[in-house]
Amino acid sequence: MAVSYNHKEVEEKWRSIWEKDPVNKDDGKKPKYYCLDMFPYPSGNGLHVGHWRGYVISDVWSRYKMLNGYHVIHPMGWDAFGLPAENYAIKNGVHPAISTAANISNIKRQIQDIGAIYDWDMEVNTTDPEFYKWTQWIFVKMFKAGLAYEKEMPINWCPSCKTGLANEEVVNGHCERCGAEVTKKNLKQWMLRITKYADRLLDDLDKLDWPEKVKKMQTDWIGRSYGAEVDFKVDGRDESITVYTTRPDTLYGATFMVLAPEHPLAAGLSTPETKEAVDKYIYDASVKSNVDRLQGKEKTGVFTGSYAINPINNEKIPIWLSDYVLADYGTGAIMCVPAHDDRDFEFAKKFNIPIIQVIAKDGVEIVDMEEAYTEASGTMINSGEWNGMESAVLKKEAPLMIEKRGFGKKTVNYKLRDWVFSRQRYWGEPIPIVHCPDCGAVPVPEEELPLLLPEVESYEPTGTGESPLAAIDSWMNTTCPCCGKPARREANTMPQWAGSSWYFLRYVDNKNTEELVSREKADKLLPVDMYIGGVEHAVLHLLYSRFYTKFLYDIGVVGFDEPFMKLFNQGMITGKNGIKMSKSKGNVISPDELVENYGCDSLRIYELFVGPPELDSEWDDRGIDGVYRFLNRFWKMVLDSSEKNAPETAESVKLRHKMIADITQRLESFSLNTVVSGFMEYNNSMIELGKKGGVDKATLEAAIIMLSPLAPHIAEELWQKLGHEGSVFDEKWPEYDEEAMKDNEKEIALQINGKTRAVMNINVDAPKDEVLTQAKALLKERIGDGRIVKEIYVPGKIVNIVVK
RNA sequence: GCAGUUGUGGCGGAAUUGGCAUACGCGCUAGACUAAGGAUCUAGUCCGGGAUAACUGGGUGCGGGUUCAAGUCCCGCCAACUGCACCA
Repeated sequence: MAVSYNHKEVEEKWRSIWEKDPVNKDDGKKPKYYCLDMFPYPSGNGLHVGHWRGYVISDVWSRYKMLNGYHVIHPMGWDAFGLPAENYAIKNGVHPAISTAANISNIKRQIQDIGAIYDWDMEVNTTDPEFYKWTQWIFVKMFKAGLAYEKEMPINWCPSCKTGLANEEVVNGHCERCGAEVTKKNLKQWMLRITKYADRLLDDLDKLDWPEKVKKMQTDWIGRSYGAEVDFKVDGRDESITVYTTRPDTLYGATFMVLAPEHPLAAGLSTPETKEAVDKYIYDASVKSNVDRLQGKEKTGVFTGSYAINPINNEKIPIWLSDYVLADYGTGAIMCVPAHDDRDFEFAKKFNIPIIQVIAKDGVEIVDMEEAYTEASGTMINSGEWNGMESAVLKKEAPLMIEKRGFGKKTVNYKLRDWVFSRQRYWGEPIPIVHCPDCGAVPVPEEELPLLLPEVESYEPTGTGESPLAAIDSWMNTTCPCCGKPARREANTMPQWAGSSWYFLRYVDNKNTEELVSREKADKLLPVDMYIGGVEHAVLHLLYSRFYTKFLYDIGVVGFDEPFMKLFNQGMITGKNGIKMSKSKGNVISPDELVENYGCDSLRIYELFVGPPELDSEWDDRGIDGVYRFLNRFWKMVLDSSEKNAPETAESVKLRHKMIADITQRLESFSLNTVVSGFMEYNNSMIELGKKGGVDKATLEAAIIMLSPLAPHIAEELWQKLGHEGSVFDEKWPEYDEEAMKDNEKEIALQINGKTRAVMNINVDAPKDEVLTQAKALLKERIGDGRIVKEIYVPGKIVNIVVK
């Protein structure tokens, strides 16, 4: 009888063997496969079982690819700039570099517990000056390319984090990180011109094998729309207002115009009679927070007293102000067609503004409109020379018609805004810019990078919009790289996204002091073939990385313009009742104890077994007993059969081929939870076979090789126990033969009127008549004197007799 | 409000193209081994009726439909989760 399985002994043994002799070797001949994890922020809380899941999935996939003959690139690193370390520093006076280093060493130990094939020679750390030198270098290159620019404007400001935020970091008016309500603050900011890449970022999504959900989120975020800008003259003045519309076909139906309260012309449009009301409305809007403004269900507004001239028909239409028009989208002003837009309709109803229908469905004009007709299908009416046209056709043609007539032009609009790139915090990459009174903003010369983050006495953000760096005169005062005169450094730092936007490029050449990455290595080892991580970065990190990659492609650093060919979002592991694991909820489950009690292999398999990898799963510790038992039974089965030296039998060969086919298919389709259940089923079958005499060696070997990506330690140990010298990971993924797995006998169901009444063994090649005759004989009593209306036989599957 | 995802036993979840619903595992019940069992092994476990059986009725969120046959396809709802949310 085999000795039982001691997970500790086995895992420690192989861990130390792999350390000396890693299993993932590059012989220079194999094709590469780059399987990347979203690198972690080294938090002081350590990892929980949810973090493990993604890393297990990526390791299983990496090892599977390895067994299929690939040289797998599977690196790990640290996204280590960011607020928690800085907040910890503020509270405890410990330099973020010190607490970060401590956290990294703890998390690294936890990650090593996973037993993954990470190549630690490739490790990167975004806070390492040798790394952020290149983060700064990219910024300088962007500056030189005109993609980084300074602008003073009201930006999103988190009063709790005391820093400005990018649009992507504001979720429903709240800070993505801390949840505080975001306010506006007027600040001079560094911006990245991501909007210049809007079309490419949108169009290139087609190239990517990504979840549709993420593609859609990016598509919506970029928010491209086609339409026209139309100029309306202000009646009696020498001014005109340009509006943006996607529905220039409805121009004849424009009965009023609305400007955002922040529109530069807004205040000036008031008349002596309306001035007071207009000023008050503008003031009220300015003090409303984003959240309040979005929550206003009923539309508000004020008439300015001025009129505009609709250029298509010279009608005078009133100009209103309302906060339902956004200042920073389009031109901040709209023409309003209440008959064909819900919001305009609501507004017109409330303020008794005329409604003119210009599109008629089936040519019928509605007498008393009760709601706007928003579809672009129907015939034009009340539209002068456009009458009778199809609105769908006109919608496409109108922009050019307007352009030809000289009162507007065809345009494209985006929701995407430029990226607010300055942070008023300490623990980030200093923006490598010097402000010279004469030369303006001058980049730090590339050969002087990295520009080191200096020591400070206080990490506390000032809250005034300056970073703590601004207080360090010795660092701030410098000379202009251009003219040599005294100058001041830029005090702001970069957002945490800066380093994570390109880190995956650095792994493959992390010791290069001359280049971000050598073009040779980039061409050979990049881009990423499979990227695995949570869905929370759908429009943040994943959008920024694509932007950076496209820029680096444009300046010739890399030869590809999309970083991640395939993306997989693993579901979240939650605590009981689907509650997100968090320290404050006290429902965090650490992997450490489970590894101790059940072993790494058991936890790895359980992480897969909890549910479909793409869906969220509730964690229940108890289930891990099941996989632990499975591994023990597998262990015993292999050793028992191996002792018996069982010969191949028809049954065991068939089982082998079926098992290989089944497991391979499930792995290929990324159905990792059913890979595990499949192993359990085949293991049960093998145990049954074992009772009859044993499982042949080739079948055992196939099972061990296939189990090795999931449970690498136990697989290596069993592989060795079967008498092999080398590592199981030097083997090839087993192949199957369709012929060898064919059953010639099969049990099929016999149904009467679709209900199963009996089962019967048939020869799969038996002719239909024979099967039906047999089936009817078996069902004779049940059919009785019923009349048989129809007889169905689906070969090898089912017999159904329809009886009346 | 719009879009997407999900809904199957006490629980986590299986179910290529429509073809025996509930595989696999947890939990539970009974038994074996044992000084002991939170170890291991064996048997059972969708719900109801039937004495344990044979047998029988129902059953995949709800209501319809297509089909010899529906968890799966079609139409209409409901609920939960996620994303977007006055983007003109």
